[in-house]
Amino acid sequence: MDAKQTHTGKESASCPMDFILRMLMGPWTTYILYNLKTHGPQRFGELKRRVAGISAKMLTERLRTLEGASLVRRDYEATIPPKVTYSLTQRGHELDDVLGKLAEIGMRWEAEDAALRAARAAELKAAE
Amino acid sequence: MDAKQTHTGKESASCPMDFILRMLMGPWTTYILYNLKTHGPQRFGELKRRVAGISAKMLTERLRTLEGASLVRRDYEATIPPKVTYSLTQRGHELDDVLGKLAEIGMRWEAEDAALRAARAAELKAAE
DNA sequence: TCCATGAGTTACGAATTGGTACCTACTGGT
DNA sequence: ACCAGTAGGTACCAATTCGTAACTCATGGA
Repeated sequence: MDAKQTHTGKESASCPMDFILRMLMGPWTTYILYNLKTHGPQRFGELKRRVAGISAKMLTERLRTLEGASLVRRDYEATIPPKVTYSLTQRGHELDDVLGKLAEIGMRWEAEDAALRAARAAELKAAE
Repeated sequence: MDAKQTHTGKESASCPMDFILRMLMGPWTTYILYNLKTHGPQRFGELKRRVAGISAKMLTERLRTLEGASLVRRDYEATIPPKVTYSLTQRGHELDDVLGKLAEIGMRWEAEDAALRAARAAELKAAE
């Protein structure tokens, strides 16, 4: 057994959600999935414009990875110029619920934190 | 606006789940949360032994991050030798459902893939 | 006396990552 | 003739990341 394994290795036998998280965790992945979900199937350039700031290289790489994981489908039309349309597969859509829940929790926490900060500020003001 | 921003920047205004995913995505994070969830509150060394392969440095860093995000509580007893016990906070437990769902999906996909491979193999054999 | 334990911290170093800039091929517009 | 757009691919480069090894402090045991 290789004692020296970077975290890239697949020592994940014990945790099935790890695989999915490794997938979702890519830097831009959530933006891409979010956009494909909310704006429907899109072409490369469209997606690139919407996921503001991403480089073509990253977008390509992420899309390839997502495609490899069967979360995204790539439809290539060999017209001139070529049209490449990306869309969520059924598997991609299976994540909708979970991602929705994560978004919900994220927003709730944000709101809670904001409320807490507001309460703190009010307390400070009252103490003066 | 800084055109040059690494992905570490907080350009995440548009995506509330991004924050959580960034949190969960740390290399060992899921193992840690999973262990804290299934084995209950644990001390540093215990956790380190269970999350096989993690270095003390990483574990510390991950735990600090999780603590900062209020997902994990750190109870320090200044005995000699010191006892530090980690446990999930309420927020940490709020992720149980989502993580559970992710694990479920992950396992389902794994099973589906395995079934698909088996079917392919059977087909190949039948074709001979 | 020396070692191990508990819970780390620090320094160093190699590998990965992700951005930038430049390249393709083809066509339509000016 | 030249530029822009489409969908990338490639080379290079700087920064970040993560692992390893060594150190801490205090005590109890062989």
